[in-house]
Amino acid sequence: MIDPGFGVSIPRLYAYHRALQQAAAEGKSTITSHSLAALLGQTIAPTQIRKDLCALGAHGRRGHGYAVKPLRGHLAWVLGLERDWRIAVVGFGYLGHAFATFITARETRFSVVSLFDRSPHVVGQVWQGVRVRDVAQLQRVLRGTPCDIGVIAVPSQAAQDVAELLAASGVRAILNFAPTTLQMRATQTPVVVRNIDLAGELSILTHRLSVGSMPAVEEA
Amino acid sequence: MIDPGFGVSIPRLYAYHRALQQAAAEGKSTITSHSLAALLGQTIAPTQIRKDLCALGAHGRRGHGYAVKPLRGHLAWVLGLERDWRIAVVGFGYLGHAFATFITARETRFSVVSLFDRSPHVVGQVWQGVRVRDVAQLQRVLRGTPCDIGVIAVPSQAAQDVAELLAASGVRAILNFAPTTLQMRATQTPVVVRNIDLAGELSILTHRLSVGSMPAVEEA
DNA sequence: AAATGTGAAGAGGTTCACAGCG
DNA sequence: CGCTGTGAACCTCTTCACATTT
Repeated sequence: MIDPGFGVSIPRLYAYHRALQQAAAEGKSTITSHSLAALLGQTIAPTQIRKDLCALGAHGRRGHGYAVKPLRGHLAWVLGLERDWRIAVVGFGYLGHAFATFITARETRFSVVSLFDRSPHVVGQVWQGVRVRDVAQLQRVLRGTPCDIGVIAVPSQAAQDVAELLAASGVRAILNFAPTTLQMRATQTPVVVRNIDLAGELSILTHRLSVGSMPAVEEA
Repeated sequence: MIDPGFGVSIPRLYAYHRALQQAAAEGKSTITSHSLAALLGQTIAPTQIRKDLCALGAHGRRGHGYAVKPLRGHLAWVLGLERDWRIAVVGFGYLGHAFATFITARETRFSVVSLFDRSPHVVGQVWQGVRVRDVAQLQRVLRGTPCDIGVIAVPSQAAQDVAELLAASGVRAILNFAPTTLQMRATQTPVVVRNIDLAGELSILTHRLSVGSMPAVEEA
């Protein structure tokens, strides 16, 4: 079973995964729920960690803790990080460029295999062996070389059209940086959408600053 | 009272704010909880919206809906978006550059007033009238021209140091793009931290794709 | 009639306390 | 003795149903 079921949040599992990578890099072969919590800056209680891991079927040794390597592997499996994912980035401005560069440098299982833009100044550029194509060709190109995930890094006005184009091209998931609500009508194979709103993230901070007090740290 | 209290989530309030901007741009002067929900792609139930707004003290007219303009103003006030905020971006690689450009173009109340980098190739560059300084000078520069918010767009290894530097320089909030848990020790004036983990956002999608089914849309 | 406002029910997620192993 | 595993209490957030107002 891949789906952890209920009571387990994916962002938390990813945080564990990242912390375990760090622990492994530091040479630790075993880790307790308590020390894992410390690695996460005490944002998650040890009990919560144990509940999550237990629900995943990842068991530790009482009195000792969890074996780092198999646990990390198990989490990677649950998160879908044990296979390769093909990504198409639409909108190759600063943001698209930054995303492609960042994700390529850091995660080997994610490969950016298609780039699209509308501007004639950008179309035709080559980035790490990938040529930027015109958005008008998106559907045709993706028909030839399918992608799992589409990243929308275009201005808000264009985002909805791009989303529909991506959905029509067989993309199954969309990461949207445009500050718009994408209206996805239900299709046969549903498209999973996740939004990253940079201005929205900032407002969370400004709200906190306006209120002025409250706990010191917050997790994303 | 600025703090909405409890049961009200800030991301949701920001979503309302954005939807109301859109409604205002479309010329609507009044809006119902139901049509607001439609603008948000039905991700939030009308009842939820009413509860939230009511908790904020924003009242509508029964039988008609809410007045767009004052409601938007009220939300902006609660979110802290009615004053200007000074931002320092640390790490002026692709990501820092993209963030600065994006936020400057889109939000007038956020101004990027300081840029820092470590690389001699980048230090000295001028972006929209702002000269990129060496990170070594961060504390000195910010002493002269204080900032409210620091954005960390440096590699993971450097993130912790930068965070401490920012905290020591009077920054009250941090937006962190580095995939690391920042260990903030409690200070007199607490520093609010918010993390944006791009690889983490992708894993949420890959997890969903691995599981394979489930509802069509998800909100960030 | 058409919406809002709101107490009450419900669901979901978190913490507690402690039993169970190594 | 140390740490995991887990049912039960707890708490927060969401949804429902309906009274209320224009």
